[in-house]
Amino acid sequence: MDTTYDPQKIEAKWQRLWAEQHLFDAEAALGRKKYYVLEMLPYPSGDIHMGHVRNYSIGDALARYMSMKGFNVLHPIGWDSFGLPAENAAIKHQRPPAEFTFAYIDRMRQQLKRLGVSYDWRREVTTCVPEYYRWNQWFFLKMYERGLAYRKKSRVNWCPQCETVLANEQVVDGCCWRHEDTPVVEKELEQWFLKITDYAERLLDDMKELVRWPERVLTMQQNWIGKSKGTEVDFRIEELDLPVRVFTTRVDTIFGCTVVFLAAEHPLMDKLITASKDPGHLRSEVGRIKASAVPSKVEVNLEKDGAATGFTARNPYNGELVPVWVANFVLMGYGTGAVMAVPAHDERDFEFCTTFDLPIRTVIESKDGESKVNLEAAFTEYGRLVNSGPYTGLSSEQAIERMTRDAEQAGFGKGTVQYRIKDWGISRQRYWGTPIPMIYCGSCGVVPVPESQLPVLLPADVKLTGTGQSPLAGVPEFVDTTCPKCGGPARRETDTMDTFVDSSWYFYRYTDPKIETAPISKEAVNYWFPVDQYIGGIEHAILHLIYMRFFTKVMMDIGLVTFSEPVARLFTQGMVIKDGAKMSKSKGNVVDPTAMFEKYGADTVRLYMLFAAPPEKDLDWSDTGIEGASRFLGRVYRVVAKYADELAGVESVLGKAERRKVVPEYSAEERKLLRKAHQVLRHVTEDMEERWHFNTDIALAMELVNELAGIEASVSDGKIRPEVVKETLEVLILVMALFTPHIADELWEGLGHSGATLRVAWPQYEAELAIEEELELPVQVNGKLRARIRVAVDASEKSIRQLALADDKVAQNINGRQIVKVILVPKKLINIVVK
RNA sequence: GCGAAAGUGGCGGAAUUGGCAGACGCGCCAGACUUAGGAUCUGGUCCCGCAAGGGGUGGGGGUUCGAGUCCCCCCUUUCGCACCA
Repeated sequence: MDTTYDPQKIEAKWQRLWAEQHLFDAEAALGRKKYYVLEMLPYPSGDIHMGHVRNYSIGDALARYMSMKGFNVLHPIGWDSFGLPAENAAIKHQRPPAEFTFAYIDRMRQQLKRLGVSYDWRREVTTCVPEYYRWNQWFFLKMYERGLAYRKKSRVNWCPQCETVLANEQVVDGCCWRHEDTPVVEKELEQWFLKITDYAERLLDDMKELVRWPERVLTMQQNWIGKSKGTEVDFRIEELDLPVRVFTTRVDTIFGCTVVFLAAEHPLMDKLITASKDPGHLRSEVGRIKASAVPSKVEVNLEKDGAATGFTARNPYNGELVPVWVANFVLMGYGTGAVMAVPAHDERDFEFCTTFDLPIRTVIESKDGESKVNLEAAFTEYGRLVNSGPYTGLSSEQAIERMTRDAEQAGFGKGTVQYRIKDWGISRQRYWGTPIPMIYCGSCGVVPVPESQLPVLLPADVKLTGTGQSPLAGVPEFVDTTCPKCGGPARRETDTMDTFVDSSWYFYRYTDPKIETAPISKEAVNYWFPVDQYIGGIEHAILHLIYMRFFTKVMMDIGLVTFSEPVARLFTQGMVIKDGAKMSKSKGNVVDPTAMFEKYGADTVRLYMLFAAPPEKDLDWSDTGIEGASRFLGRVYRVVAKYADELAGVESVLGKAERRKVVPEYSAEERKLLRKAHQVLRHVTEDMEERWHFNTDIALAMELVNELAGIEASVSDGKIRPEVVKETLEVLILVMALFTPHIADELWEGLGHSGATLRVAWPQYEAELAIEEELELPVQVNGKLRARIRVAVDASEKSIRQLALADDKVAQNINGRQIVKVILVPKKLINIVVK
């Protein structure tokens, strides 16, 4: 064995051997327990970044552990390769996006191979090839058949930078998710939508299956879906005898309604303006309110504004007439675009009515009978109804139920459920995506492309402009086609699909990546699914992670899969930051992983990624920190190399039952070493099963190295048996194999083994060896630490007590006072309480 | 504004169930080896104090023999939601 650690040489050697041995190739094997480890597939931007390294180092540690535990592990990777960055680069350099994309994929694949992750590369999935995206089209057609894909003209979010439409999920704080400083504008466009709203209830309901998902993600999804139960009530515009429907979650407060608010865009508004006594004035007022209304939520805490329309509406519960106002804070996009205002019991209404001097009437008292409405605040809790005609005296809960029922019987309202989530707009006016497989025929209308004609190929050599028109519209060979129904001339849809469609089902494809007859093989999916562990960043909590759940439910409904949730367990890792900020080119704080591989080797980079912080927390990159990781691997290498020659021929006893016979009695020195080794093994085993605090696992491995370095005895002088040292080194190597596989395999070989550590069965720690024989027990007097005594692990309570009381320091602190009681926590401490 | 998570040495972090606070690493200090060291090895390193001793986990209170950990109030940071009727 070489005497110095040369990571470049070792890593190249083992990566070659692993590939030659097909070490990471996974095959479905019925009857063998499986484990599916999935990391979020990267977008091929050109180079991997530290976030990828962290993500894949975590996943690889788990995949390797599960393999060594005997599971049949599936650990795949692919490329989320459609999308805007490639198209923008293409425009800039006047080269086709495919060229960039495939070049970037090649480069990133090399970088991932350099990292040595245990992927089954035969299963690589690339979303931008027809063999993959044809199935996006197939899913789209299936959804169209079921009415889940539909076209409508609507106000959509438009990013002026991307020159395309964005889904609601892609708008963050009123700005584009890729251009955080670019406010989204609204445009009226014909768009294709997927009816995710049909699945809102199931997306909520099935969360009870997601017990191994982070609470945070579930809460975010819950808020995003935004279910609220309430009542729709028809008021009537008195002057025009027109109904205006409002939605409220608090129908119990309706006797306190003193005004009705309409959104400026409310469909009734035109009629009101026309019928108004002063149409010009009202029109300009509505215009003003519209202009001040939440344009794209860039302005937070918008000042409330409104104007009276001059009309009145009749409350169907008490027959009262209240004024109708237009108000800037009422959203047209939620509920009915009209609300009843109850200033006494709603903060917003209170604020508005106070400002505009509208009446405030209390109709709810707290349950102890006090009126809580005052000059400063509304009372918004549930309570007991007052001044509410026949409902007076009821609790809010009873009233909501009864009043809703009464409205239904009288025909002026009904109980209903509102959701915040909107249908998923998937049309993109860009080139580099999956063509939407639809055809427009002058006589037949909208006609789907027949399944047999899939894929609708994305044409090559398209002039890219990035001007907001779909580039495909300028390709006559693509656009001009014949109608599948009547055979007449027709035009193809020229928009492409949102790339989030691609990532909504890619992880199914890994289980049989080349199947040509269907998007997925049911057999393969049945064996490998669900994904046992998914690992990725929190930033996908409401985009990808909700779309993917939606897709699975649709797949279940069309009979492709038999379950409704694809991922059993989700882990969201922290970000890699530097100097307190997320690594980004614009901030100039990017650390390039490949430069680090060259300088330190992949094992060091992995080790540092796992050691610097627990995986769920943000990790602050430190240049000296990685030096430390590198130094440690050097120590590990040297401590093994030091013994390698004399131990290579020694029989290994780790994990073997006959060890007791081989070594009947260990010396104190030997016990010390084995104790530490098995304590480390116990800690790592328990940690890998649940907690995943790899930083502490590595810390323990470091302690083990310190222990090995500190042994006084040596094998050559016969004071310590070679098999004991060998066993200790083996534990060290196998633990390191999870985190730094290349050096581990090299050292494993150096110790006389052949083959990769991945094929070694994870050893069971031996509890007897891990036990301490003698403890240092802290002695407290009145809760303050005064001394430490050494006691045997099985010492009796009485003897511990005697020993503690005999201690000089303890006696001094008791100082003749009376002992009230003695608390002895076995193996922890002893506390003497005196007064 | 609402909701959640977090706050521990100079720094990253450890303390898994209420039981020795600061494991492990970085940095720093000293020493050894060395022509040399940004290699390696050894020792030290929470604060005050020469010491004995005392103090200490954002601040204040509480429960307990015992609190970083549990309870109450407050402060700060991060994240999510933010007129959703």
